[in-house]
Order: sequence, then C-alpha cells, then structure tokens
Amino acid sequence: MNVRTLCLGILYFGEATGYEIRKTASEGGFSHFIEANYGSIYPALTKLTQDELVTMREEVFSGKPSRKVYALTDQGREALKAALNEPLRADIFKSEFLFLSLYADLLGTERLTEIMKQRRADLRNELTRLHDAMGQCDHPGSNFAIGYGIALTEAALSYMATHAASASGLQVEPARAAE
Amino acid sequence: MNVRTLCLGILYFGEATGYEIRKTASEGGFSHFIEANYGSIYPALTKLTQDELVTMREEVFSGKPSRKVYALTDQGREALKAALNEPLRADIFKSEFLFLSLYADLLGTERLTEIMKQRRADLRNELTRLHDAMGQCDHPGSNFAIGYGIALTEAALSYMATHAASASGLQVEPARAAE
DNA sequence: GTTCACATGTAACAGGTTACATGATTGG
DNA sequence: CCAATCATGTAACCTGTTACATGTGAAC
Repeated sequence: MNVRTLCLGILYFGEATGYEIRKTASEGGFSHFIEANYGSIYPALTKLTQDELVTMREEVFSGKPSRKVYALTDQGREALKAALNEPLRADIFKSEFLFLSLYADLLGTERLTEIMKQRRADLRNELTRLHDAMGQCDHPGSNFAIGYGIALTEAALSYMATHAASASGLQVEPARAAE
Repeated sequence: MNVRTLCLGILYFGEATGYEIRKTASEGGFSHFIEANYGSIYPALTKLTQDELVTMREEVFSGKPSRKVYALTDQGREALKAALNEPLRADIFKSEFLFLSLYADLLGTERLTEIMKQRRADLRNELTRLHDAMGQCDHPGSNFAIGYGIALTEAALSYMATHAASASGLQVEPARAAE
C-alpha cells in the first residue's frame, strides 16, 4: 500500500492538511500499522491534486502560516475503492528487537537487560496510546483495527513478562552448555 | 537493519550460500520478522567479500550448478557485534489487512468475508510454520524469537475468532445506523 | 525567552523490489 | 515429461527516507 492510497484513505474520513495526514498516520489510531512522513506525503498530495483525485483549498490568514486543506473528489473515492479491491498484500513485520535477541550471547548482560526493559516500556506506552485511540472513536472499522493492535500488544507484553527471566537466561545458556 | 547485517547474522550460525540465506530469511525461523530477496542478498555478499567480512569458497561439481559458500571472518564477527550495539530501531509493522478493515463499508460483504477467511487461514499456516521451526532448533535466542512470534500469532488468531462476527458486523453497522 | 505545536516543502540519496536471464537435477 | 528445487546473478525501477530550509503563534 503506497502513500497515495494512504492519503486517499485518510481523506475518506474527512478533509485534512498534509500535516494532519502525517499526524494521523504516525501518531493516531492508524499508526501501529501504517507509516508515512512529510517527504512522501507532500509530493503525493501534489500529484493527487494534479490527477484530480483530491481538491485543494488554501486557507490564508494574515500573519498565520497558510494551510492547504485537501478533500477527496468522487474520482478519488473511486480510486480508493479500486485500490481496496486489489489483491491484498501480506503484512510486513520487521523487528530489530527479535533479530537482536538471536545474538543474546554476543550482547552482554547489561545491554540485554537494558533492551528488554526498554521494550517493555515501549509496549506499555503503545498500549496506552491504543486505548486512548479506542476511546476517541466509535467507528466500527477503526475499533476492529485498534482492537487488533491492543490484542497483539497485550500478548507481546505478557510474553515479555513470562520470559523476563530468559533475558538473562538467554545470555547464560551457552556458558552452561560448556560446563 | 540492512541486508548486510542480516547476512552477517545468518552466517554467524554457520556457513551458507546466498540461496540458503534467502531461504532462512524468507521461509525459516527468522522469516516472521525479516525479509530479504536475491536481488539484495547477492550484491550484499559480493560487497561483504570485498570488504573481507566474509570469505567465499566456490564448490564446483561437474554437471551440477556450482555453489558459492560464504563464511564469516573475524572481522565479520566484529562488524556484526558493532551493528548489534548500535541504537535499536523500532519495529516496523505494516498491515494492508488492517488498513482494509477501516473501509469495510466500501468493500461489500463478499470480499470482506473472503478476506477474513483468508487471513485466518494465513495465520493458521504461519502458526504451523512457527511450531515446526521451534521443533527444529534448540538455540535459546531463536526459541525466544520464535516463541514471541507464536504468542502474537495465537493472539491474532484468537482475536479473529472472537471478532469473526464483526466481519459482517463491520459491514452492516452503517446500514443499521440509518434505520 | 525558549520550547513546542503548527505548517509546507525540496533534493539528494539509500535501499530494496521486480523482472529478467539461465540452467541442472530430482521426484512424481 | 513436467514441476519443483537448487543455484546465481543483473539492471531498471520505484519508493521512500533523511536532512535541509523556513516561519508563526502559543504556552510556560
């Protein structure tokens, strides 16, 4: 799923500026399964406007920075539909954390425990963020997606809790084997 | 984490060909948190050989396709360590499936149920694959990573099960609201 | 007065993906 | 005989990331 479709998708819920689109994608309820930054969003919006899939209205206030508000056109809605009907791609999951965990014996206890601690903190933050997002919206599709995120984050957290001991265990094992 | 580090990491567990590295990354126990294909692996291995982080030995059998077996050098092991000690990047998770679920009302019941069914099948397959991988290795780091994958996949599956009804629910909701 | 949130955009660059190109061996 | 698996590699392309560049208003 490319940035174009992402923009169309977010604009489906209502008009927005590039700034707001990025915020929704990187901090809002969508952020756990989507990524996008300015460098890709702004050019995409320009292109989308040229293609007449969105309209742009510039709001200028004297003194204030002007904002460009984008809105979906009928063509844009059709383009979104078309994109949604294309063959579904598999999820992408890349985790440096899990990659690192494979090399626990190269890492040293200190860094390893630091990493495990950090990860649990990150997961707790993510969970809070998701609960907030859930509270702020009653759209059924969003609730399904956010609920999914909550379920997985809770599972991760609980796995970390039951395997906290393994953090050191991972590291000690090779030495034990040598005894 | 780039393909270079990935190659070093896989070679840490023993020598391998480019073909085998790709297989480990895309089908083996690592595949749920890593991705890599030939187009990036082969050039990376060539570069790594030039930089003397790995050695290459060509095995030629008359009639058979020759294979190039790569192995980590001491320098390579150090480079891996260095890479592992760099600041840890956040996980990347992108899901077209969850994105689609936001637009259930645009999708039509047929496609929606099809997608939900497919996803549950995919998750079951993934779970089987992970259990197999777990059975085939007793390295503690790998077990931690695979166990993590199993925990999350099970959570996803169980979420799908309890929200299977929502598949149609998602779709029906807007219509209900209009009644 | 300084930091944070709002707000837009460009350009160079890195990185990886897809498709192409080729060929042997093994098992059904 | 045909499909799958083993096996290597290139080149064009796309896509997105990072860093840069700039400026206002509000809150603390």
